[in-house]
Amino acid sequence: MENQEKCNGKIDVCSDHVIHQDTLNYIYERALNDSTVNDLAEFFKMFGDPTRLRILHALSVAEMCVCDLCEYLGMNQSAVSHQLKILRHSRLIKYRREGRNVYYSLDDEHIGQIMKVGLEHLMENK
Amino acid sequence: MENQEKCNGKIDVCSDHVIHQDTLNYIYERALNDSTVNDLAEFFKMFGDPTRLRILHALSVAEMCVCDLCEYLGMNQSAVSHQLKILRHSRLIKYRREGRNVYYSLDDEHIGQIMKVGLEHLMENK
DNA sequence: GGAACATATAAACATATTTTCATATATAAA
DNA sequence: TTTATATATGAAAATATGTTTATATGTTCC
Repeated sequence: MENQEKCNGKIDVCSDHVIHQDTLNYIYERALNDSTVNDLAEFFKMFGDPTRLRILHALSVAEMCVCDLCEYLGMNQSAVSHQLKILRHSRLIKYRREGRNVYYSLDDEHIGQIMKVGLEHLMENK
Repeated sequence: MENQEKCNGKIDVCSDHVIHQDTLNYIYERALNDSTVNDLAEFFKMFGDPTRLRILHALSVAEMCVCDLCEYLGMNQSAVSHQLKILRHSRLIKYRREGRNVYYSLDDEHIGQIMKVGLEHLMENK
């Protein structure tokens, strides 16, 4: 094999880029598969929008009906319902109807934990 | 005050929506402030894209140079550098130059923890 | 049944994000 | 100093996301 021993003394077999084949092999062995990566990204995406994050945080404090949430968020009902729908589809929240009102609450024990670790990160980085 | 005692027997003071004022007060007292919410959302947003998530996961396994990452991700160098820039600005990764290569690694101890909790969530929900 | 209220949703709109393309910068080697 | 290599970046293109507007659905009260 030609093209060996470049890139700071490590092995290289790539066509036009210098790479560390040993490191790559190591990473490939430990890589998450595509569907896991996509699902995980979708999960974290839920926490990546201020509106949804405020909803999740509020629901971690108490069960709330939609109009409570609209008032709390200062947003119109449609926008809130849209975000609730997204969170519902991600199975992060659940709901129950009581008369005309629909009450939302968390449906996942990891939500509090995730937000906690995130907040710890913020604290430690000023 | 008029408009009291509606909405399932709970107190209500809102102009045109029925709300639970007691719940709202409780939530308001515990609410995160705006800048915290925004910072936290920005932090989680980093984990909410498959490309960035794969980068973060790979770097949690080993330090890597940019061309390693391009090969691993199967993406062109520019796209990878753009994501690295975003992760750098969020202070999640750091880099060191060694000759022509730039080596990236994680710059935050919470990253592994966050991904771990996320993966636990996936496992427990099939 | 009809009116009023709470919530949901489709479609349009506005904005943000990611990737690509072209090019710039930095370092090393010749 | 010229050339090659590795990485970075601005701008455009492609795509995704969030909010608004208008309307539909489900429930209660009369």
